Amino acid sequence: MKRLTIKDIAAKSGVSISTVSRVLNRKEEGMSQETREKVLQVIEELNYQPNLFARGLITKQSKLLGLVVPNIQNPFFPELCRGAEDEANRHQYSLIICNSDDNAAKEESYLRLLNEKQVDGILLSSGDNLSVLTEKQLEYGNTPFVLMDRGGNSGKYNSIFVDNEKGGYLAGRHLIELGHRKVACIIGSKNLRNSNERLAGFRRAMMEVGMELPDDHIINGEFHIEPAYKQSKEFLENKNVTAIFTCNDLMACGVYQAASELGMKIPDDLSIIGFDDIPLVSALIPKLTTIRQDIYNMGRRAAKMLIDHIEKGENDIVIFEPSIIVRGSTKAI
Amino acid sequence: MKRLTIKDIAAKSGVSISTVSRVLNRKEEGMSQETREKVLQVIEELNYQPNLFARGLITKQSKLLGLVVPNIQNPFFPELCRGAEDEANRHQYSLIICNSDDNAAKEESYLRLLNEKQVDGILLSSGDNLSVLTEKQLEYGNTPFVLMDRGGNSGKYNSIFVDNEKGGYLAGRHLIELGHRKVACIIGSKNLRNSNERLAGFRRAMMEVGMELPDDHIINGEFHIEPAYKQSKEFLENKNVTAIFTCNDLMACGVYQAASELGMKIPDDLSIIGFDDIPLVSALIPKLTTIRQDIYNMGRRAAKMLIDHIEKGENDIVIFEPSIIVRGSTKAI
DNA sequence: TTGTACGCGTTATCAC
DNA sequence: GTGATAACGCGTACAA
Repeated sequence: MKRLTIKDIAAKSGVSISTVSRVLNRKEEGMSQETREKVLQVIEELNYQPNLFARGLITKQSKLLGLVVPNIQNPFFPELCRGAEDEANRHQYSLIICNSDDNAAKEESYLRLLNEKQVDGILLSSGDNLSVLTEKQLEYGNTPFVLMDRGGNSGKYNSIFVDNEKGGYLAGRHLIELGHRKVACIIGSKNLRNSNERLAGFRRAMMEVGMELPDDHIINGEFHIEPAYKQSKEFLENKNVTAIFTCNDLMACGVYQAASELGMKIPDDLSIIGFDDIPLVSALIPKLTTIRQDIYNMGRRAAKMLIDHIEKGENDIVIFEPSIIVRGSTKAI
Repeated sequence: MKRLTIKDIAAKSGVSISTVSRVLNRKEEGMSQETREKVLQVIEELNYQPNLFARGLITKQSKLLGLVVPNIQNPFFPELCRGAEDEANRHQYSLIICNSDDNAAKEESYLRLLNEKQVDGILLSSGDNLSVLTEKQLEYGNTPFVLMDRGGNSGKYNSIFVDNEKGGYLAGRHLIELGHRKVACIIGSKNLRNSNERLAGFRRAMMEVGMELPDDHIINGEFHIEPAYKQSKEFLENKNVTAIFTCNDLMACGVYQAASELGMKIPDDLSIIGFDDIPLVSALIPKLTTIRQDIYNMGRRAAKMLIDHIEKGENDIVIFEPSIIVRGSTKAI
C-alpha cells in the first residue's frame, strides 16, 4: 500500500500539482472557490497526507522541537514536559524527548542529535552552568533554543526560571512569622545556583530580623530523598531545631522519613517547608507547606518563547514569581 | 551560515558524491581504505551532518518513534517513557511524546499526527479497550505499533503487559498469610481490564482459603489519590477491615490519608498493599508494600519489540511477571 | 574502485 | 487562476 502523493491528488482532481500545493498551503489569494473545494474533497476522500520529508527539504522546517531534561523520572520534569507539550502541540509542533541524566557528555550528544534531526528548536533544562561542550554545541549548531529552570540565569540566552531568591525569602518569612528561631536549611548542593539562591533568600529573611543561620545548620541533601533522609536524620539527632527549609520537595520527603523514625511529629515537633510544589507532596502526611513554582506553565511559556523566537525572531528572559502554599507541615511555635 | 551538503564534502575530498554517500552508509565492500579515511576526515573536519529530509525521502525512514501515553504526569508513565527512550536511543531512534489524556479523540488525532510525521513506529499505551477510532487509525495508518500496559490484552496485536491476575493473587496470598480475614479492595474502575484482572487474582487467593469478598468491600477509587481517599475514608468509617488491597499505588496514598485522619495506624490498625511500585511510594511512611511491575524494563522491552518489528518483521506478545515487594505497610494480625 | 545521472515528493518561480 | 518546471540533498542503479 503505497503512500499517496500530491500527484495522485492532482490527477484525481483534474488539476495540476501546483494547484494542489496551493490549497495545501492555504494560500487564499487567487483561487476559485470551486477548484479549492474539489481538491479539498479529494484530499479528504483519499485521506492524503503530505510527505514531510519532501516538504522539509524545501522549507527546512521539521515542526519538531527537542526537549532535553535531566531525567523525566524526577517528578519536577513531567510537569514541565507536559506544559511544553501542550503549548507546542497547539502550534503544530511535536516534542522529541531526551533525558540527559545531568551528564554533560550525554547532553551534548543529544543536542548534536537534535541538531542532526533538524529540529526547529530546543528546550533545554541543563545543568546549573552550561558545560563548555553544551554551550559550544548550542552555538555551533545554531538551532534556536530556550533554557528552562537551570543554566539560564546568566542573562545571556533566552530563558525562563523562577525567582529562587524570592522563594527562599518567602520560606524564611513564613517560618519567622510562625515564631521559629532555631531553623536549618537543606540545600541541594554547594555549587548549584538554584540552591544557592534559595538559601540566600532564606538568609535574607533571617537577617531582617537579626537571626543567624550557622554553617552547621546548612545540610547538603543533594536534591534527592535518600541523602536528605540520611543527612537530616543525623542532624536532627544532634541538633535542636524547630523548623527546616528544604530546597526542594523531594528532600522534604527524606526529612519526613527521618522525623518519623526519630519519633518527631510534623508539624508539632518540627515544621517543614519545601520548594517546588510537585504533585507528589499531596501524598505526604501531613501535606507539605511549600514554595510553589508554576512548573506546568513554565513549560508552556518556555515552549511559547521558543516558538515565538523561531517564527518571529523574538527574544526574552522570563522570571516566574514563586508563591507560598501553606498546608499542614508548618505550625506556629 | 548554510548547511553543508554532501556535495561540499565531495568537493573538498576530491571525490564524487556517491563515494561520500558510500562511506556515510558504511558500505564496507569495495572501497579503498585511503579514500574512505580521507572522506571521513573531511566530514569530521567540517562537522558535516547529512540532511535527514533528503535521506528520508529516499529511505522512507525517520528514525522517529511515537510514544503515546495517557499522561506523563501520572508517575507510572515517566518510568515507562524512560525505559522506552533508553532502548530507542540505543538503536538510533528518537521518541516523540504525546499525552492523550485518556481521551479517545485526542489519541486518535495524535496517531494521525504521528503517521503524518512519518514516524517509523508507535508505542501506545491506550485506554483499556482500543477505541474504534484508535483501532481504525492504527490499522489504516499502517505504521507499526506496540501496545503497552493497556489496550493490549486482546492477543491481536504486538503488545506488552504485566500478568495482572497473578499480581492480584500475590497481593491476596500475602494478606492471607499475614492472617487477615476481613479485607477490602480498592479497584480502579468497574470497566478497566487491568483493574478487573487484579481483583480477580485477589479473589482467587481468597477463594482458595474459603474467604469471601463481599460486593460492598469493593470500592471504586478511579485509580487516583483523591477519589481513593474519599471512598476509603467513608468505607473505613463504616466497615471494619484489617487490610486493604489497592489496585495501584496512587490509590494507596489516598488510603494513607484517610487512615491518618481517622487515627488509624498503618500497619498496626490497617495493612495496605498497593500495585505498581512507582518510585513515589518510597516517600510514604511507612513505606508501601506493593506488587511490583518492572515498569522501566517494560518500556525498554516495548521499544525493543517495536524496533525488532520494524527492522526484522518480528511479532510478539510479552507478559511480564509481577512480584511482591514487602515493606512496612503490611503486618501480621 | 569510483563517478554519472535519475528519482524521491514537495514548494517556489515563472510563464500562460 | 492555473500549470510547467527547477530546485531541495541524498541514495543507488548503472556505467566506466
